Amino acid sequence: MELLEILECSPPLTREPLDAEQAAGVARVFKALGDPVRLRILSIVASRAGGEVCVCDVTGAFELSQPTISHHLKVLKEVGLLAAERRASWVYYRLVPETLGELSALLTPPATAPAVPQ
Amino acid sequence: MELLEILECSPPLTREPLDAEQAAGVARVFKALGDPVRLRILSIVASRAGGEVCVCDVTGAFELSQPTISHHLKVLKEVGLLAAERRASWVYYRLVPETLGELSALLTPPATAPAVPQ
DNA sequence: TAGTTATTTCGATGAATGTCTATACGGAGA
DNA sequence: TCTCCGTATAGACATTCATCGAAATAACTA
Repeated sequence: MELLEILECSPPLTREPLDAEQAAGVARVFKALGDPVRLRILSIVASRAGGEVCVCDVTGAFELSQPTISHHLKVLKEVGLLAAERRASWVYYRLVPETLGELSALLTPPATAPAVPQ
Repeated sequence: MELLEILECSPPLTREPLDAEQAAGVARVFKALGDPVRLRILSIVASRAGGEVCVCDVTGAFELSQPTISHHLKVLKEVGLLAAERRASWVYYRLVPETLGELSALLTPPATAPAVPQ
């Protein structure tokens, strides 16, 4: 079963308890977000105006080896948060907004939650 | 710096890249969500009508040792997703909706575009 | 005060993870 | 074809993590 499907049929946490299968799938995605480097990579890709970044752009933003960055990009791709496309020698990564949206919906707080002040 | 403060001053991933400190704080919370058992625990607490669950209620829902459940509850409490209160012999956990809301906002997809521009 | 129940902390262990170096792959051009 | 450049994979290593059983703490009851 695809991860995005699992996200789509998982109710918000505040609605009803997740079953074991749903929890396992959702946890894989959150685990991918549970690393500072991956979060920064994701935010770099997600906030890029054109929607795409080259691997070399990401590598330049960290003092980590190129294979390490490649590893993190792979993790983000495997859970459906990023998609990759090769053009000539360069590989471009872009955000998959649907996955991000499903995650956001999953964490929607209960309706009784107070609004953000100001 | 409190974790909730870090969440509050971290822009949505699609707005601008996170700095190292923000990423470190946010990653701690997502890492806590990156375990299937903790996700299920959180959904049990969050979806409970009364808003509170006793530890024994949670323990009964899993085939894990009671100390293991206690450990997961502690992790969720440390990142500000749950709060605990002791009354008599029992400890009751409840959701902290503000933290959940900040996370949800952080993952808000770009413009929640209803239609894809051709 | 002792005894019972609920929960947390402690110490250990096997598995998973982030990072590195070295190497392989894939495409472009000479 | 060969070589260069950008990227991915493989293997190794140290660290972190989930889980357990045992022991400690907290609070009620007799």
